Amino acid sequence: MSAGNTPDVVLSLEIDDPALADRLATLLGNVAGLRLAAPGETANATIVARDPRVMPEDIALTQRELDVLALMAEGASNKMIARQLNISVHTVKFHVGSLLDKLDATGRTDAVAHAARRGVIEL
Amino acid sequence: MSAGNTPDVVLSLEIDDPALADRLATLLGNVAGLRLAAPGETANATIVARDPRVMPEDIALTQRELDVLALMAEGASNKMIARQLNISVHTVKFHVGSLLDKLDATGRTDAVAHAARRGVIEL
DNA sequence: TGCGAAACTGGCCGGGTGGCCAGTCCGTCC
DNA sequence: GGACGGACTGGCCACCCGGCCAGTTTCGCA
Repeated sequence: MSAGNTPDVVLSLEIDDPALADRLATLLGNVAGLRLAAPGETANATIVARDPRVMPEDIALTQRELDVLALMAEGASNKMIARQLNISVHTVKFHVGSLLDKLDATGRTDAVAHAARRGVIEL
Repeated sequence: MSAGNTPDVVLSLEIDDPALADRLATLLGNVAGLRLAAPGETANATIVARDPRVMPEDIALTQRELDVLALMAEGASNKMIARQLNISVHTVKFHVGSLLDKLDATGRTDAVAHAARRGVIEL
């Protein structure tokens, strides 16, 4: 480490692509004032790169479906969502059904997880 | 391999702490084969750092609770979790109950969302 | 050796969830 | 005008979920 005052900035790598990860490790290994995290060490920052093949198309959701999805992510039940949006529970179920379909999910929990993964919603 | 070879690795910064962001920008600006992303440019990788003030306390979850939580985040039902872990549905409910309790959630969807927010699990 | 924590299991039950059927409005595009 | 998709609503029903009660074993720690 450097003998001066400020300690090195510690970076960790979370890269899907092995080639890119390798290149970055090599490039960053020679930078003074900067260090890659040792296994188990907590880093100051993390370098991330999601696999581009994972999110080619963004899902086309209607405004209403986005409304329902947002409330689902808050843990709201169909009844609560219905009250919030001033619609019937049946309509909520209808939208939830399309959501499960479009997001290829098996249930509301899976739907929220998928949506968060694809960046459709922020948690 | 120099003139018409591999282009620079493009990095973008998403750092809460201005001081750290500044330091990193300075350090990385002088590295050959590496470049910071221009505004709007798509980067090969992103350097992220969450604000440490955001997550002060980590929740104490048992190993079994983490097992159940991970499968919940995959959208698995209690029955599926039970099969995966070779335990009864009753035991799964038991762990889910503690999870809802510890994560201060109203249901499994809420629990997964809370856990993801607090960094307990990755989606 | 006793005591608590963790993991595990059972029964019971009210309410929630999701899938199926059906239908009505309203706006757009051909 | 006719077709179409989006939003909305209803009934019905099997299944799931979460909360309540109860119990067991196994482990480590005082």
